[in-house]
Amino acid sequence: MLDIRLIREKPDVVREALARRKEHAPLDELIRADIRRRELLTQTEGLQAERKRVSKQVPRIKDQAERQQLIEEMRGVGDRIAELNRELVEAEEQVSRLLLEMPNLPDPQVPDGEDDSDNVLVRQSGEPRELDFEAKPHWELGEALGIINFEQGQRISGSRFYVLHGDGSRLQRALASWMLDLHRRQGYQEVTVPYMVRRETLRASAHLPDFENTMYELVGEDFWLIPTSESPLTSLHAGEILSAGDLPRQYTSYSANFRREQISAGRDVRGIKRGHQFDKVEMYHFTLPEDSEAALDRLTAHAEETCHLLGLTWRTVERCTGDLGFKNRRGYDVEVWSPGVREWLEVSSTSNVGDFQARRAQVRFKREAGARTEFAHTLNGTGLGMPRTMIAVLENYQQPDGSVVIPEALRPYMGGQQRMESG
RNA sequence: GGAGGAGUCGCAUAGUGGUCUAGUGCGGCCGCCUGCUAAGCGGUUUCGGUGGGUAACCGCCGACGAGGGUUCGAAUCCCUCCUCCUCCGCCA
Repeated sequence: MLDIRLIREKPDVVREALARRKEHAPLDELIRADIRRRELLTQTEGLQAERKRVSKQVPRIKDQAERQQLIEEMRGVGDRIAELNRELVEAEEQVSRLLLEMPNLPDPQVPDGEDDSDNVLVRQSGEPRELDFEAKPHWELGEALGIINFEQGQRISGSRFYVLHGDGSRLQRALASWMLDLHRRQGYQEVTVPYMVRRETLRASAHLPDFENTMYELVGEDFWLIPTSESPLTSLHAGEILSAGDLPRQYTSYSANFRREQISAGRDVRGIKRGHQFDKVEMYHFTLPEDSEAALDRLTAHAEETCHLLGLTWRTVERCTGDLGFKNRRGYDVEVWSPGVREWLEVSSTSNVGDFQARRAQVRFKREAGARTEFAHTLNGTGLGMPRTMIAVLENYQQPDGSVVIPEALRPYMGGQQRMESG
């Protein structure tokens, strides 16, 4: 959420920043609604002050007629207040609705662009690796090894579901455990969060109202399945006023995630790249406002390190204004090369959200006792999504005989096992 | 799912229609006193909105779990919801 005062006082600055995005932003409508709201507020408060003052005198007045007279008058004032208040509530609802629809302002350093083809390469760890035999895609490897069963997934839940068996299931568990331990060493606190959250939690993380049709809502109750643990992590400190010493806070969380992915029918249909349910390790930071820029670099480095330690070829692109995303100020995508599908797979997306989510979730802090409250900054980054990391591991570590060597980092998490073989 | 109880300032509590401008204790902060510490003394202490001011700050309005209602006037009365506690039922 943007600061309404900034919009009120510097509308042109806001307008210019928003123009760099492709997002719809009801700026003028919001400014008009804000003016109307404040006019109604001034009138209402004036009458409330009068009623308060007079009502306090009522019990002191002994003359019955005079007392009755005042009560009558205040009844009229009360009616008028109620009337104005109805209009005021309406205006307030309009302001907050429009405010929730306003996307975040991009950081001035973010490159301009239309879509992901305009993203800017900032780092790369080597060239895409070619195998000296014909690389198989992961769906062939997975089926031959008996570790990914697509037919069973479809039987149980329909298209875009699969079942992991044996070493496949263990590999995913090893990846998650290894990543969580790595992030713990990088200063994160591990948390396990609810997968079902209330509407308010999704509003706080800015997944609502704009991404409503990409999420699953449970019938008859105010529960939604999380599209990412970023949402519950945002609300970990919702409504709290922290002290400056509490920041920064770094959390990491392993969770399942649920997405409708309805737009992408026909795209990425083969394999496990894009499903309605997938696991992922998430990293999340709460920082002081002046520290969030450096935290984004650190967070991105943590994602890169994860790829690096798995022995994968990776690169990092900075997202342009057109690919930045509704709630973000600035962000990067970390991608790994996978020779079977022959593409760069986005395994992590890191973002500095600034105070955008903190305003919605009311995550505040004080620099010292008695100081003003300020909004914290939040950042989020994928500590790598499981399916895409699995794809990259299977396809990069495959052998001519169809077996897959287990990356060294993961072996301690698989009982020392070095290789996955069929049978 | 059913029955009962609770929710007031950071914590603990007082407050059952106007004297609440929400009191008191603890804690925190500032100062005084004091070999040091502790104790003692004095002061201070929430959040939001809005208007004024360069600012420090000041005025007004709102907030006693949330939202409605009754009333000239609500922490206090009524309704709905949320959370927690106790018990019963059901359940992995």
